[in-house]
Amino acid sequence: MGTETSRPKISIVRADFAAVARLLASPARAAMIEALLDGRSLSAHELAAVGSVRAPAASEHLAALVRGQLIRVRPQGRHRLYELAGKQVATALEAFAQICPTTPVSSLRASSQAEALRSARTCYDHLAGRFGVALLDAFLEHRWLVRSSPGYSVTASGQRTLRSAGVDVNALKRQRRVFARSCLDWTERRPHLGGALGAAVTTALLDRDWIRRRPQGRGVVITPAGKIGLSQAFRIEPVS
Amino acid sequence: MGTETSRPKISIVRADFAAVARLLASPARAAMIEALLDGRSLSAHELAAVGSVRAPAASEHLAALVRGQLIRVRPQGRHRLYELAGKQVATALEAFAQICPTTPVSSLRASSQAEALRSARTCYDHLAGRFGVALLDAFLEHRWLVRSSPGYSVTASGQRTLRSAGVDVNALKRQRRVFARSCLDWTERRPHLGGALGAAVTTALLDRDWIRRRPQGRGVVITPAGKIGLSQAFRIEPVS
DNA sequence: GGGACGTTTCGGTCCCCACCGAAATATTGC
DNA sequence: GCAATATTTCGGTGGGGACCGAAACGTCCC
Repeated sequence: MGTETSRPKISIVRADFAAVARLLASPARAAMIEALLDGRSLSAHELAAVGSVRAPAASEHLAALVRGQLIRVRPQGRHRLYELAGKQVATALEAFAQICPTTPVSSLRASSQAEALRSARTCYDHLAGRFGVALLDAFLEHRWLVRSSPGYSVTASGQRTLRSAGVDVNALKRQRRVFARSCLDWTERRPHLGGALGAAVTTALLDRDWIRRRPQGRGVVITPAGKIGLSQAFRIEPVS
Repeated sequence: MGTETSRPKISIVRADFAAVARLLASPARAAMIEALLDGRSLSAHELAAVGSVRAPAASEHLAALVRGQLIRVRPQGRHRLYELAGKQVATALEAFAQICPTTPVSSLRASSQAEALRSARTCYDHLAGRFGVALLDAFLEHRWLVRSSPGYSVTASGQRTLRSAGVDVNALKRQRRVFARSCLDWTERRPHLGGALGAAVTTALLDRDWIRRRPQGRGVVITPAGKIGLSQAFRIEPVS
């Protein structure tokens, strides 16, 4: 370590919190990026609606977010689809959300829409709502997961169950991200499954077409095939 | 899961990114909170200097940060000492920093000051500079730590070595925080030790008075006792 | 008590930025 | 080519907030 050989001149740097924070400080931009947190790609038109602004304002907001490396754009025909610049952005913002206050969303007048959300939806990139809670309940009840110090850890039988559903637990453990964490469900007030495992299960269920995203919003529906598959794989009866 | 008993009315909430982001969006406030990230308590007077503003502006900034629950205040005589509101704030901002660009700091004209920082300093709550890098080098060289998927994991001999230095590895593993991560050193361009272990080692060395914080800034000095202790405990020769 | 110092409140100025409408540019489908 | 739609650029307006100096309030120490 005492190697005092010729070293390039000192350059001390510091993280520029303010630059990125300024990007999130606008309600319109915050809403846009929050809508992208679960990994979807949305057009400028859709994101304008998300941010409650007109197209011109949305265009400038999106350009700023791209400049700040938080999102990237993928032109597709006359649309331009925006998505998160990388998984690290989602991870960092998920952590950031831990110190953010929560505000009630009162814009769900239609109770059928609220009910659909409450039944099953995504929370960033994992499953929430009654379905998400039920899933975690099943995992714990069958001892596929057990409480561990940061979140949960998977048992041998859990690993087999997950493998049969197309989830490679060992690959997940190699991720930097917290393996399996508890995430408090806002409608159910009980925990659902987050972290790398929560995201992987969601991806696997989407891949098998056991669940599908509703066209807009965060709602999720369970397909007829899903009802059968879920009851066989995880021994749960999906909620109505 | 099918327990459809009488449930209170639905309340859907969402994280308000914008509210907290607005607090970090001002360069003055960002600098202030960054200065508090390593756990120190600083007075309003000192934080005004950190943020390069006069006392009135600093006072308003600090009031806003307190209102936003990012910091808390502890009156002490005619001073008011400000500190982070909790460890979760430090953890969340450490993650947030991962997606922030880094800007060079050119205000270190006095090369002796720059040299001191380059020698040993804290990076948030763990050790950096030549000393921090040397520490990680020693841990890897003696195989007390080995590369693992998220960061590093400790070996049996490493655990013994750390215990003799006053660090309880098992207690650290129970923390939610990433156990031991690699953090790129800005002056050395090589990794030093971050995460829960990095913080715990720093605390242990401060407790034994092997290192001391310089009165201002992030610099750290190694005490005479530290030179002896460090060479015995970790088999490293501290940098000049 | 009185001076010194740390901190906050108040009043006022200035600038940045978020927004819009109108118009320009790009792409699709007929 | 032409109409329709998606997106961006431009010019201009308005509001919020970041800052300062002056002054008020609190605390310490002689």
